[in-house]
Amino acid sequence: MSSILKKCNELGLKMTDQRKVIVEVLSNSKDHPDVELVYKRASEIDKNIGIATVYRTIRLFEENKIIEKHEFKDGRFRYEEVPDEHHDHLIDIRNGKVIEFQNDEIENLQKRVAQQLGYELVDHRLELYGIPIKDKK
Amino acid sequence: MSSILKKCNELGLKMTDQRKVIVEVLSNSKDHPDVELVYKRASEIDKNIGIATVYRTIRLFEENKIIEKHEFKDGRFRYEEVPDEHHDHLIDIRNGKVIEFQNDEIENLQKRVAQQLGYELVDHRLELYGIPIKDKK
DNA sequence: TTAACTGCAAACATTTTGCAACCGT
DNA sequence: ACGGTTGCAAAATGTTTGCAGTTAA
Repeated sequence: MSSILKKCNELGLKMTDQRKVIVEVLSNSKDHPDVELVYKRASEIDKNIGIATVYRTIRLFEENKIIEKHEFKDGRFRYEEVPDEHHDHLIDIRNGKVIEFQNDEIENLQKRVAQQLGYELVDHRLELYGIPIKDKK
Repeated sequence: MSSILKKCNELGLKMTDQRKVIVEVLSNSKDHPDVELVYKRASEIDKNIGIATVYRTIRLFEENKIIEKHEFKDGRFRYEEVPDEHHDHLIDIRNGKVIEFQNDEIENLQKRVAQQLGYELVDHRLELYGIPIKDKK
């Protein structure tokens, strides 16, 4: 059973056919799809899903911390399952491919910087944008 | 003369009255305003500026790297003059206030992380979200 | 002079909402 | 049974565009 579905059950969400389909799509999408793409993939499974339902469901999942919203510099809002382990993103600017990474040193530095400014760090966003070294001119 | 205006001249942009007003607003805004707010402030100076002109001018400035677009987690796109020295942002989640900071250690770490993943870092985005320590319950 | 710019309104794109029908619990 | 959910279409947002008139260089 998918991790998303598990969280839905824990929250006692009513699991309609449409929601099950959207859960399936999100669980199987490793590419941080946007709403339009989730809608497209869901429609392939169930012709009758409405875009409003996709918007409502994604919002619901986001509010319940089941999925995370990202806005990389391509303008669209994209989503991914909330991971067990926190990670940040490196985006390949040639093709939009997203690579996930973790770095404790950076995490700790961020916490320290916030403290120095008089703040307690409650959230952060770190995105790196790069081009593959081998392609470098 | 404002730094924005200087860049406009260097680029040979035609400086209409409307653009001058928008330049003035952007130069005097230290709070990362969104389009709507720039429009509001510009309207206070010149009643007749259209919102379309504000959109067009902001896009023009952004394309010419005169201003930078940010999307903090409040959903709106906000703008600031391109700074001489690079900095990142800490956002006070109680009130949306933005604090700018610099940290070379983090910058270098980012470069190194990208390299380890096989990428040359060409851009990045780092935002910290926090609450003031003294307000902490 | 004239190519670029402007205001306006219409067009567009994206997201939300009202509502009657429907369905999971 | 019934309160939450759905699809649809309409509305609301946010942004862009076509056009005729205007303006900086």
